[in-house]
Amino acid sequence: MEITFKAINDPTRREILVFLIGGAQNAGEIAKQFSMSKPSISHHLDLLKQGNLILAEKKGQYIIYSLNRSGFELVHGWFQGFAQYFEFPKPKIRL
Amino acid sequence: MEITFKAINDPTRREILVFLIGGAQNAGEIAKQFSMSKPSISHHLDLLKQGNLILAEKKGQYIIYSLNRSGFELVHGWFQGFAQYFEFPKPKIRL
DNA sequence: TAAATAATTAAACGAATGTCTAAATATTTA
DNA sequence: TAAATATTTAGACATTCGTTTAATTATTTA
Repeated sequence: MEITFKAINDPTRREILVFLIGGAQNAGEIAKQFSMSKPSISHHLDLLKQGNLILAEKKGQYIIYSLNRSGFELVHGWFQGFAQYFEFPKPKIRL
Repeated sequence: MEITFKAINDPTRREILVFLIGGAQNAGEIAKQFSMSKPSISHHLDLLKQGNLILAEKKGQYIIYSLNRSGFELVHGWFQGFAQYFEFPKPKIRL
């Protein structure tokens, strides 16, 4: 919980998550998107992984990162209480 | 955006938000819930207000705090992209 | 108007965070 | 096996963050 919220607190990490919506990518490709050193990105990836927001899979000398449902479910669940309080609109029919 | 995510990053502030689901409360009543000095709580309330997660209304010598829809909508909107990616389940019928 | 109550603002300080460069590890290729 | 490539780990450092106590502001009550 705590670590997951901490992970989405940083703007760079949120950008990484949005970037990964487009599909899984290796660490180098992710780092290219940012004007920041590779070790910094590596550290951000580690925190996102700790928060269960991304998965890491080693493929040869590369590490492929992809979005992890479980961290998002956790945060989503926390927000449910407020969504009910505010009665956020929902689609009439399940898509 | 940035300030709103920062606001929900702290566990005490998240607890304050959950507490306010039960209804609006003045600063003193909120502070009572926590083993922490009043100025600390006051500071947390300020950050939550900056993040548009709560509203403050002065009533005499009291200040009444309540949940503010707008901050929650912001975060909810950010999550929508991921909800679609993961296809989070939705109720079949609008309640 | 003086005292009491509610709450914030100010100042200080240790802990946590994000970034960098340099070094280390692992894997592939020549 | 040596060099190149991909990535992480380690160490250092400035900045931000959360907390406290003391002081200040605003409002109510005796």
